[in-house]
Amino acid sequence: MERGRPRNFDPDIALDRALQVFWRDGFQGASLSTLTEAMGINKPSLYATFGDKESLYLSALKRYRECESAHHGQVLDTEPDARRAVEAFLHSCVRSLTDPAKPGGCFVLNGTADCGQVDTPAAIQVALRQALRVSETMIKERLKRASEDGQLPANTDVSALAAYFFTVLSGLGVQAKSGASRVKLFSVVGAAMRGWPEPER
Amino acid sequence: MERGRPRNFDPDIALDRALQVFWRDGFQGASLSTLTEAMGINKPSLYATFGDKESLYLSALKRYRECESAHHGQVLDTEPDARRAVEAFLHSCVRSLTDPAKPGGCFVLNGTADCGQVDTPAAIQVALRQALRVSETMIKERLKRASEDGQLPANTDVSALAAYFFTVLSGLGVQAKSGASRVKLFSVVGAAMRGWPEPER
DNA sequence: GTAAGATTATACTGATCGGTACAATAATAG
DNA sequence: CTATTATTGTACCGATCAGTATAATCTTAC
Repeated sequence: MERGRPRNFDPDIALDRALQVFWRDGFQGASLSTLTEAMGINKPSLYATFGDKESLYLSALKRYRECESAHHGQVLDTEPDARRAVEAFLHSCVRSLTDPAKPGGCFVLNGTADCGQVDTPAAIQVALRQALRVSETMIKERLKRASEDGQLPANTDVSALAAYFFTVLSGLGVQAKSGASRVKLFSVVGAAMRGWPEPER
Repeated sequence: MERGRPRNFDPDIALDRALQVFWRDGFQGASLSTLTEAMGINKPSLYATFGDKESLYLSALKRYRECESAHHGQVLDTEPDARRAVEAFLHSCVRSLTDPAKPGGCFVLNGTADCGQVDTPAAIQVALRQALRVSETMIKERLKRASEDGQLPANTDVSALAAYFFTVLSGLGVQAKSGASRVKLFSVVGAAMRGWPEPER
């Protein structure tokens, strides 16, 4: 066992609680008192374990990407048929976006809208944009693979197509945040999939 | 002329300045000192003319809808061909969303993402949701007209189609806020229009 | 046992928040 | 001119913000 008084909380659980708060309230909107209450710890414990508010947010973002984003990415990569993969990916995202057990919407997208705000630290803005870029790239890589597999017309612009699906995904996040139902968003995914390039006819 | 000392600022201009600040910083992120500095007035003048921060925000939202939203709506309603109308509408929105002279993104969408935050007054959340709903309804009404004009396949679900285009629009707003270029968003609009229902073939 | 090390809880810091009291100022009304 | 009315600038209010100093507490090392 370690020297000194042992901490009487689990840092992983505390970080998950902090993630929930940031997800719901944003960086600016989440106050230290709200955070410490949700995490069940005091401010000195928070600062000793996670650093300041900015680095706690960055840790929460990392956790979000490892848990939420990674799961959807797996769906995207596993399904062999690219069209079905993208559709399943969007469905997976919609399920998460509208999960009543979660704060609503997407942590990264919610944060991005918050981002222009005066006092948001530059490191957070950079991390959020990078997270968006990574997600879009994930879709693009999947489409590129589909193109190499002959699952897309030869002249398909995979970057543009990825940008399209990622924009739809962003819109789904906003709609979810504003209270749209899961059924409605599923229907939107169905409409969006009609943007999938048809073979020459 | 009126009794008493005349005010030495134009309320309309001051409101426009406040709109810019709220658009950029959100309700929570816009501080009274930032607002008064941008508006060129003092706090007592602000409170005497516009009421408190909440009612100032609601006035700014109203102004936004009258200026920005109304313009795009006109584009949507004017063009007789429904498909071209929707495309022109989205292009008009993209031009606004990526206008370097504007704060970036959409006032309403930026605000919506901010909205779950703890201290956002209920009246603001209601007004933002209503603004979203009105925009979606605007699209739906246009599609309904198109359906009655025989410009859409008979079995088209105009509500679902409107939800789709509105979701795309929401996504465009997020992408613009995160710095996507106008060219890229135009390309996304092109891809999104492929979701327009084709006649039976 | 006692000393050392790490975490705890509490109380505090200076700054900023939204909002307001108050007195000086600038106009009209008589 | 004086009185009235409304806006102005300044200084202030209590509350809350992010972050920290301090001391009590709990553990291991010896």
